[in-house]
Amino acid sequence: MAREMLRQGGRSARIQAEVHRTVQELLKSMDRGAITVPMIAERAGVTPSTIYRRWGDLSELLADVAVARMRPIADPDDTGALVSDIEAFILQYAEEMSSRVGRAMLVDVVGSVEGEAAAQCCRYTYHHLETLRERAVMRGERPFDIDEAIDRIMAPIVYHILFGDRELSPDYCRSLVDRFFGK
Amino acid sequence: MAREMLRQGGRSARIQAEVHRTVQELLKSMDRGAITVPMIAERAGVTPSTIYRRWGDLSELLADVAVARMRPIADPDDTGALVSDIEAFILQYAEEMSSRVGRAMLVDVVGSVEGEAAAQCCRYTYHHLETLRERAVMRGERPFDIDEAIDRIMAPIVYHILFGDRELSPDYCRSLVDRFFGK
DNA sequence: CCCGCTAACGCTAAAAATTTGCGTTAAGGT
DNA sequence: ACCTTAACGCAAATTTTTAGCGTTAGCGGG
Repeated sequence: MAREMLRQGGRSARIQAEVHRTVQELLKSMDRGAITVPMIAERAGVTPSTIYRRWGDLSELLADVAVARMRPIADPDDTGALVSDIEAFILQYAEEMSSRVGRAMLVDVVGSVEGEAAAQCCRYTYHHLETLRERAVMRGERPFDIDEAIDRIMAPIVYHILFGDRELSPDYCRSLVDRFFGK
Repeated sequence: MAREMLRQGGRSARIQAEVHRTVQELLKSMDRGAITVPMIAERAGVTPSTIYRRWGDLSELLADVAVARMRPIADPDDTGALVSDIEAFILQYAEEMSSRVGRAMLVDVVGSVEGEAAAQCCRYTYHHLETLRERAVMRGERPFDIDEAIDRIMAPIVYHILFGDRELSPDYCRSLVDRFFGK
């Protein structure tokens, strides 16, 4: 994760945006391991030294981009009930993160030094679940424990994505949600 | 993970051993991010190109070393009962992997391309739990589902180590085990 | 609105890491 | 003992990363 900038607007912001855009572009067209800093710099129209100075190295940049991509742009869809809300969230998360680039993003995030990107990524998930819980309370549904949900639903999914030991089917994801809510 | 060698003995094996030893040595004395291939090569008494040709790059080498370090040297201690067996295993795992180098090892393992190191690491865990289950059956205890144990005990621990969002106390680890066995 | 301060950038040269070609050594089989 | 060739060492070429220095432009204060 890039450290907080003292200059937040203008050129600095434009460069950050352009570099991020370029990285995402490259991520779609080629393997993560084939991407290099000079390559990004050229396509983004900046000098490599700018990237090195700002992000430190390639993995930090990729982690930064990954976190930015994971940031929820809007509140999760309201499906009308807590269980289906969580199910929808989980299915989308699993779908997105089990892909080739999704897994690479997770790896980059947990690989960030100081774990700043990892912590941020984690907060997004936590906040998302918080929103769903608040919504449930509004509806008069019984609330749930977020830490518990992370342990029993998110953690297994992330584990199997990262270690690639099991197929991550929608049915499996649903079963995690169902069992969490006591069948 | 290094591909299986066609030459398994002699010089080739000596070099692998020496490089592994050197990496572990360095891992103890300095930060993971400060280690470089030329640095390892010099201390191990080999040329950098040997390492590049054999392991591809630094992260693959580190993943290979990490997996080798995770390989169980002996069967787990027999504490006399299934629950305490698993508890002992989990506590040791959490203790070892939540350390600075332990976390770095996990990151390297999941970061290995093709996920070969990750899969191997996973198999070690699975096999370990299998051993504990067989032992439980011998004793006449009720067996447990290994996949279930991974989802409900291992996964949360790995999640919190990698994302660094929560303190991984022995009490917390024990609570995971206890809840898995229905309190 | 203009000015001063300095964060952030571009450029370039130097340093370090990685790749590659080629000759040599030694495993493992015959 | 001999042959084949995987794996290594060495060194040159290439690429990536770092570092110095002058310039540009964001932002706050007058």
